[in-house]
Amino acid sequence: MGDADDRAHVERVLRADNGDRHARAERLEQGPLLFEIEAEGVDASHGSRRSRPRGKGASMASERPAVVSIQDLAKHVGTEVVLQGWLYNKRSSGKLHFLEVRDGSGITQCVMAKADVGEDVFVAADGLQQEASLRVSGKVVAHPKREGVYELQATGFELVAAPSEAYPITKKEHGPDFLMDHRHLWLRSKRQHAIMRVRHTIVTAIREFFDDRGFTLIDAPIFTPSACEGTSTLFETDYHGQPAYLTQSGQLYMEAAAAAFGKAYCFGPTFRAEKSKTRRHLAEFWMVEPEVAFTDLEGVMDLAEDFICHIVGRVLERRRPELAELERDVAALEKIQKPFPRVTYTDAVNLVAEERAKLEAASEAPRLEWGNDFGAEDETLLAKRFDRPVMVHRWPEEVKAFYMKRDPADPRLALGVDVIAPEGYGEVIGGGQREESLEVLDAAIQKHGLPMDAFEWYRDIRKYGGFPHGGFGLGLERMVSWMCGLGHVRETIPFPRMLNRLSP
RNA sequence: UCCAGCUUAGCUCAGUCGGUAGAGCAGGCGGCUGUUAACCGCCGGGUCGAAGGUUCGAGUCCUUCAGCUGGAGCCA
Repeated sequence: MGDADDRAHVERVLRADNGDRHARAERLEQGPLLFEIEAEGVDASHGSRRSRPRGKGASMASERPAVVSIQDLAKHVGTEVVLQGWLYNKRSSGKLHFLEVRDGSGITQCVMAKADVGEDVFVAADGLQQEASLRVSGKVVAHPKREGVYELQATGFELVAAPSEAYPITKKEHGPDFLMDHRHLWLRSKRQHAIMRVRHTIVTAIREFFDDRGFTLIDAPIFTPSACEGTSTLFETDYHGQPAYLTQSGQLYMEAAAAAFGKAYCFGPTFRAEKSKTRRHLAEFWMVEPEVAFTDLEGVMDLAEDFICHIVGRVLERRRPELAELERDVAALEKIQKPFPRVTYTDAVNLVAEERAKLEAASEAPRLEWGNDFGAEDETLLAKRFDRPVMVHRWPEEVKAFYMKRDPADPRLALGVDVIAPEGYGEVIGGGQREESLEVLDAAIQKHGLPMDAFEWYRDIRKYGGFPHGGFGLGLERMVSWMCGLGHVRETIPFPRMLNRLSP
């Protein structure tokens, strides 16, 4: 091997750091570890244009370069800093390396000139592989070609650890299955990074919204003794000898919480065992479910509208760079303003029929008849009519859960509402007003063939001071998918659980 | 569960009419002082998803199975 010397050098630098963990920690506190390079007999500052001397004895602790985050580079222009991170990509010419380094806060380019760092350091840097962990020191300067972009003029580096084999995710394209098998590594890439940060901001916005409006966080249990709604397929587990199911909704518990706290919400994982294989489904997803005492369907719709506007506003306010990275059409998100159109289910069925008539090619999807739930295509056709979410309310009671309140004006209808996002992102919210009469509720439980004894505690909510109330559930991943403009929800959760995927 | 498509190098993919395997990236070596999936030259790398069948001959045609992807249903 012709590069044996290079490798030996790199490993020496590495060993010099690993020799003593205590010494290492101490040096870490003091500042950068460029001394290893010098200890090898190479002066990393040789030929440097920097005027400030870096003598070991002379420099005070405060003069040593500070470790900074890449996102804060702009605050340190003109000063010597140290970056700690991983090599994202490397481009090189004979006497100049461009090391793209990511540190979790961002990615920046470290320009290393042979004349600045000397032969040995330059050759060692040439041997760096993708995802090598390292510390790079250098002066923060403005990018010569890009406005508002900063880069590092490298003066030295320390290899923390070299990859033991080639990084599997290369610069070229990969298929979804390969990437999902390497999800733990895929999260390091720019695109996934942007999505996770949008998700984080949405989660923060959700908590902010409810916390600022007097809601109390009351988390629902994950193990439940029976199906909450009696519709979905649930994951069954063995709970000390008796069957238990992973929750499909915290809603019934939130009704109890609303009676205790007035306004409550839960926010946690939810599980569905249906064998769904579409771009909108996960076996494990996160749902936020607010429930409000003394409100009605109109109040639920007002809340949902304000809620979505708040989330969209926060994403636009805080995640512009991430949306740009994802090439999201921001103009479509900026149109998401109150008021949202509110159409009854009956009107919506007619609108879908109108849209379908406009289609040139006959669709294979079954035609939507009054009394049926919307299919995915129906939702998209309806959403096409509007540039903001559309709220479809007053559904046929047969397609809604047993706890929905009947419309006093038309007993065929339930006071439920679905919020359908624009651009084909489908249902992001489902909710409505709940039945408060014990008598009507009992009849509904019986009609749906549900075991009465499993709902004794739930019936108590009506027994002891029944009250008008309502709420809704929002699927976090569908919201993230919509905000990011993604084609599939699997990228919206760090480690997706799907029909054919349980790992990593 | 049903319908459709895909499966060839570590990765992404070509592979014509059935005639015995190709490119780019990644890896290795060399070159290049402002690169942006950098670029240029060279090198190594294959049980063509599995089994069976048709044929002188199968990556290519047929059957079955498996895996993956998308869609339907169900839902957030």
